[in-house]
Amino acid sequence: MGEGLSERNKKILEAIIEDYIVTAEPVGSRAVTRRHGLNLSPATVRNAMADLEEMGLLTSPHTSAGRVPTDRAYRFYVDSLLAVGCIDKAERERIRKRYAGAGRDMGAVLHETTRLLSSVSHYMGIVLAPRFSSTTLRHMEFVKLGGRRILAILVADNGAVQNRLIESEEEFAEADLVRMSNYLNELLQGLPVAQVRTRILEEMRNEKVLYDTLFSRALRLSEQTIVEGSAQIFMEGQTNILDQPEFADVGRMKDVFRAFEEKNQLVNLLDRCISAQGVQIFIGSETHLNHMEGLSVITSTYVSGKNTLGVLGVIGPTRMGYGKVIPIVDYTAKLVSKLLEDE
Amino acid sequence: MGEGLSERNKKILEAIIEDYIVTAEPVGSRAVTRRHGLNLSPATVRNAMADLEEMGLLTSPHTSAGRVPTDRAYRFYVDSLLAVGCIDKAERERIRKRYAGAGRDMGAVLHETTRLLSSVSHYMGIVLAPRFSSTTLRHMEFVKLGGRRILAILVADNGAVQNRLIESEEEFAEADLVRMSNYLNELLQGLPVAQVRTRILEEMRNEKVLYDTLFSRALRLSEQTIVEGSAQIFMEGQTNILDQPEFADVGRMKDVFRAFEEKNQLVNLLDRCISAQGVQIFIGSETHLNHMEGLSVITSTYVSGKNTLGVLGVIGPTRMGYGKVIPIVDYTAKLVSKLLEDE
DNA sequence: CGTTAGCACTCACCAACTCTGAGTGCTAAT
DNA sequence: ATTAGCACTCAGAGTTGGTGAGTGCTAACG
Repeated sequence: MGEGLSERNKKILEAIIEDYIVTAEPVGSRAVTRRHGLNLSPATVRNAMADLEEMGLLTSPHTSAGRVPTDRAYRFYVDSLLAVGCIDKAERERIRKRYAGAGRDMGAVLHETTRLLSSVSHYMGIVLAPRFSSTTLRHMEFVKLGGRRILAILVADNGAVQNRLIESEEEFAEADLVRMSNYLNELLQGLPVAQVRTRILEEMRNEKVLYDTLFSRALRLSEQTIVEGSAQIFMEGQTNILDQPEFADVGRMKDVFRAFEEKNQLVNLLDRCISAQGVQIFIGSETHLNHMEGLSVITSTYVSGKNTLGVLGVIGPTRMGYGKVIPIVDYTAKLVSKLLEDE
Repeated sequence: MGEGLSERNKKILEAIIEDYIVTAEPVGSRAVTRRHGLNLSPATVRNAMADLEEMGLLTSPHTSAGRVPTDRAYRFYVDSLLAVGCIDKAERERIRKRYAGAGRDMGAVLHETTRLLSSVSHYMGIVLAPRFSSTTLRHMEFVKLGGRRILAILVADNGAVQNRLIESEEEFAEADLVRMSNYLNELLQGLPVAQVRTRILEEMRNEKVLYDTLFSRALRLSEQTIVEGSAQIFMEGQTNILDQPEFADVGRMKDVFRAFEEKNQLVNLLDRCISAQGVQIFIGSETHLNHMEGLSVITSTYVSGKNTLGVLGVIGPTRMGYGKVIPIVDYTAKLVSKLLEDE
């Protein structure tokens, strides 16, 4: 796409996009000639703009307004035109400092990360916490709450904790629960959580277990414990988006509100990102999400060693300072990875 | 307040408020005579309205519009005029059914509760989860994550779990951690969390402990564990509020957005409710919160046995169907109390 | 042939204006 | 004490005209 563009037309498109990014207003032919070094007359630019419109890269909101970049234009811009800036040193320092009060647990780190992403990018920060199933199991424990209510606690290597309340059919003595915990820890510790369930089923066929009813009960209990919890998502800085001029109208604003209220949607999107490594960009309609017109998402995965833990990123208007935000997201992701890994 | 009101003026005020609640538009003298049974001419009503305005119970947005109730009017209405309806049976059934998939953990119950409050009231549901410190301690455990990183896990009687990552100065063997857990459980189990810290300090002065350095380490570790985590809040149905006509303008809408983004504020408000038993109502400015003009909050505490756990409620426009919402909040609170208690 | 100057045309936006209807406050009659 | 009547106010909707930014087209130019 966009191969049919002459060098000059590319320059013009770039100029228009960058102008629009800062002004948020349709840019006309004269503005292009004025603000940018290309020695062209407005008329020439107009011709070029007509071409670009034909190719689906520009639209005009009405006859006598300037042109506005389409989603496709942004895509082309991001892919071919944009020289992704390096994040400058002062900024980098500023980000690093935010994590100064180190040693806190993962939840706190991630929460701080959203705030950071939001305040540094001036858009909205978003973080998808690691799914429990993407970790390795460190510890498993049953705590008796009273009667037949048992609280099962799972701890992952990275410090993530998942707990689940189980209403068991029979009442267990506390000592039995301890024995069961020990047995299961022996069996399951160090296993990737994703494999725990199959390991349990495997063990259930073990003849030794069949004779010891406590063990088999333990296995049944543990099986109930391992269920995929709903993913946790953090977001911060929604008002940053409302302050963008393109949302200064009731209808658009409601849409944004709705988009953010439906967290499942966002989770889905971020979940899709988890498979690919590194920075990903979704421009406007590319998100395939409702109520997301005019919004773009920039994400990156954060990892621990080889396996990716989760996704973080920034949501902003399509008219976003990609050149600035991309390195921010990238750097933050790398920083978070390091933070969660070598602690 | 409002003692100076004649019986007739009360009726008129009531009519105006109830009219405004359904129409969301300033109500004029004729509307009052038409819709309500009082046999009065518009002129008479006008006189009465002038009186009510003088008393600070009504205002007119401009000369030739009808009157709108003030916060004080709503307050008077709620205190003296409103006959709080009983929640009807079908509704009650509908609510109960939402909890059908029982036996899930507290987080799930509370989350479902916000959704329920939102969808039944058609406003926004809000739930403040129990502070950990308002429970009694059931279990305490240290899990070694690797190196000097230790995950401390606290379990409360009601199934709430709090965990905290600790970077200890020295490395512990797993067996030692188990011994420490056992010792601390012996010491602290069954204590109200609020008293745990003092109990720890007490024990630190115990001569026996001084000799056993493992115990004293355990105490130091446990002391780091007991810190007040930030309160957790659930909310759902924000869009319900945006759909109210009084927020159909960019400025007001941004305000609402801001109000909801500053969760600390809301936590503060709900925290204030926790000391009083039962239903509480904050009308508009009574919340003493920023960006809350035009919004009211109805809350109730939910309890387990004698001690109150948390707060739940509904946020809606000041122009809210109090008569309907109050019993909903009340009933839901009682239901949640029962649900969390006798499981 | 690509580029440019010139020109007629379009159309959102703004401000001023008018008209209408709902609603008020006051006064005088009941 | 209540009400009918009346003059007055004012937001909101609709109308109008002017302005300016911007376009597309055509013809001239290097």
